[in-house]
Amino acid sequence: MGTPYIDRLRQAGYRLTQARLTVLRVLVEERSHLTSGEVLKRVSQINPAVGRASVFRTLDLFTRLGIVRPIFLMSSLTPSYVMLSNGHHHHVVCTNCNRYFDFLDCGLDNMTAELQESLDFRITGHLLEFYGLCSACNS
Amino acid sequence: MGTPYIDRLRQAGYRLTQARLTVLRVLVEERSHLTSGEVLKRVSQINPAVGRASVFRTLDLFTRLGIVRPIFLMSSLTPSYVMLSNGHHHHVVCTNCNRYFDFLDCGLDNMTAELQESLDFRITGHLLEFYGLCSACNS
DNA sequence: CTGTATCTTGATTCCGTGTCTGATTCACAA
DNA sequence: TTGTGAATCAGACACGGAATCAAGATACAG
Repeated sequence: MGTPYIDRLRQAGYRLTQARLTVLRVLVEERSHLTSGEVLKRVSQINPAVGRASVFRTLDLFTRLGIVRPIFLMSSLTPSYVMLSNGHHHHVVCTNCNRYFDFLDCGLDNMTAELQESLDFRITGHLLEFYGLCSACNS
Repeated sequence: MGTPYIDRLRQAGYRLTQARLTVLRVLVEERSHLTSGEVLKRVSQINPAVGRASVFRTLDLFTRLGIVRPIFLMSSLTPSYVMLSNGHHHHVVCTNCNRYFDFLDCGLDNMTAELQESLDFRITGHLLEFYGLCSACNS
């Protein structure tokens, strides 16, 4: 199930606490985009002993470890989180109805390599969002 | 100066109010990434009569019109805003020291066309952020 | 230039997200 | 099993941003 992520945590020297395991379980079970509020709600349904602060800390930790990524859906509101199942996640967002459509292939490997070279960066990830009007809103 | 944007506003049927013109002036004058707080401060220096709420409303409006875009610099904190001077703006962010480096060429035109086709979207823009460690933080 | 309809504003209040504190508990190594 | 530092919980707080609504500014016809 979430085993590879558990290994990932352990390997990085982090303890396997109830809070972390519960957050991980929620993220794995719900496949879609989850706001921090939704994660919070699900976690405290499953395990009410887990505190608010721990959920935020855990989401930050997972972000640093590259397990999830915050995404923004063109709004200034709270971010959502998605699992990085295969290292990539991108989407197209309708700026009118806020529906979104995911896609996987982004073809940015070349650009990643170029940037690493030219800027002397060690690039660990990226976020790609397209904005526009979906077919329903474009009539 | 900001004339094309002013035309843009008028064309979309919005009135040219002090609040909007002041926010626009701030965004045009300061070229860098501005948080909403920084915009707020500059605006009230220039024109103290402009209220908080109007600045937020105006930033939202400009976002909808594609004049600015909110960016996130990999943090769950408040977004920054950048002008879309030529329709593109991308950057590489260091996840350790939070410094960023802009670049313009993103080579996403092909992908934009493909997505418009396959999803029947009218795509108006995109956001591309790379995350990693800069040379100073990677030692 | 002036009047009028209405869009937009500013002030205030309110809400939700995320942070901080310090005492306590827990995971894991030995 | 036990010691110990990492991680936690609870709860109050800080702050960004949204909602409300009367008052004011703007565009435009006449």
